[in-house]
Amino acid sequence: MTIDPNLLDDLEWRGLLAHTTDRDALRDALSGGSVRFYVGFDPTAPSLHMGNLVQILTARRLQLAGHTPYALVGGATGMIGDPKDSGERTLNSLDTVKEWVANVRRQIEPFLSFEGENAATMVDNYDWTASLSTIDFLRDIGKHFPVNRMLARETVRRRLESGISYTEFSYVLLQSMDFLNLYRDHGVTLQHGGSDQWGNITGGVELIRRAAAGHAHAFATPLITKGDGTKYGKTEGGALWLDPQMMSPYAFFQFWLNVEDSQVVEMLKIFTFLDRDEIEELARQTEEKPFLRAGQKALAEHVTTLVHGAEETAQVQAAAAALFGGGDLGGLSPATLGAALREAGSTSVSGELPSYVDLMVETGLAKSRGDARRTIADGGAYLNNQRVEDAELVPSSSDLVGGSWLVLRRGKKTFAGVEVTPI
RNA sequence: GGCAGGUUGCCCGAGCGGCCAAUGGGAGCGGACUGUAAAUCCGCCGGAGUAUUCCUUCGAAGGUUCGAAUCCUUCACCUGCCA
Repeated sequence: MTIDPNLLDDLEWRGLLAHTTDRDALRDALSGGSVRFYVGFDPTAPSLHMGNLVQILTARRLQLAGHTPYALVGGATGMIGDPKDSGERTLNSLDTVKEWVANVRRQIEPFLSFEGENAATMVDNYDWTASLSTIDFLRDIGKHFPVNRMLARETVRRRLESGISYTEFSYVLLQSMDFLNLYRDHGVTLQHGGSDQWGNITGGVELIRRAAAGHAHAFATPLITKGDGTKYGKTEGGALWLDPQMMSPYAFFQFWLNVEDSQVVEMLKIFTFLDRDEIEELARQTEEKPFLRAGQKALAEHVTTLVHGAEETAQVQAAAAALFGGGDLGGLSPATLGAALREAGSTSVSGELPSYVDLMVETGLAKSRGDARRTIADGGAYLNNQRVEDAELVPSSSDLVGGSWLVLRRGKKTFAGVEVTPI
């Protein structure tokens, strides 16, 4: 396996290095041979999301450059929960965590190679944490953590006002112990993660120094924020999930396609494997002809392909092209229309057609009948690309497009299909 | 254990016996303008209803009152101070 000597420069150019330990030492290590590195994922939800994707892709970049990944799932740390600003977490049951651990593993696996000289390894910190006795933990690990230093950590400090349990306060010890264990048992000398994890990451570097007199490296990627600095990932309905059950590939694709101009280059660097020349060309096009949205299109295509595969991406693109193609839905073939609407989200009804208001609720376009009625009053409801003026509208069979479809739309870009089947 | 303060809609945060479905901000949704972009402006933003209206909400359960998010009691949780 050859080692890519430009890895660190590439990461830097992509804006992936928000923090690093000694940069020169890190550079030396990365050019000296295949470095064993690790990145951890806590099962705090049924699926991984955009923030995790940054780490997965970063790990992949490192592996492609010749280094050896250890992907850690937090079967143990997921039982505890790291402190977050919004307050104390609710503990999840062991069964829930186990289920989520399995999901996490499944979602990470496609992104790394588990074969060859620098094959990836999957580890679970439950394996070395569950059986650890309290006394050993306090003597061997706790002794290396001065509480005054722990209190000074940013995440903890922000929580001192609102309160923080001993459980979450102790989280950093567990994550640090992970690094120490991987260092001892597997020769892992590098950890990366999101910048919100920096405190936990450096905790591990320090522990390795104190407890094993070893030298380890680390870097953190920046938090992805919107143009106005607010947190990303919280789109309508919650985070940007990788699980197609939780977020359809269509919605996933649309998210990337709708990235604002000021963010698109940054996103291309972080979320695609396009090289520098290609991204700079897209940046130029975005600058000169923003209305063509070349950057967004490339971004959506590449990221959706990475996560959901080329075949799904092609279908989703075709769906978007059909729905956004123009006003005349009647010109589409029934097969194309049906496929597009199934991607965008659809329900089916048989027999007598419900009112438009009920259909909006049923397809999820509106939260309640009142919401649906309001949307119509606001002028944001469409049937087959025709604005709906009458809140009492009941579609008839003459409204069917492509033989059996009603195309509902809320606002400019939220579509839903209703497939009407005969009784 | 004692004392003080707190728990309000998705989030933050007013309200402190009737004028409260509850000020304001943020988020979200829709419209106008555009490029399925940003910014800006306008409207909406508990549920049902065309609607005068009705129903369910202000930590939980009781109570006082013609009437409570607002007063009282008990409980739970949180914060601070003192032990």
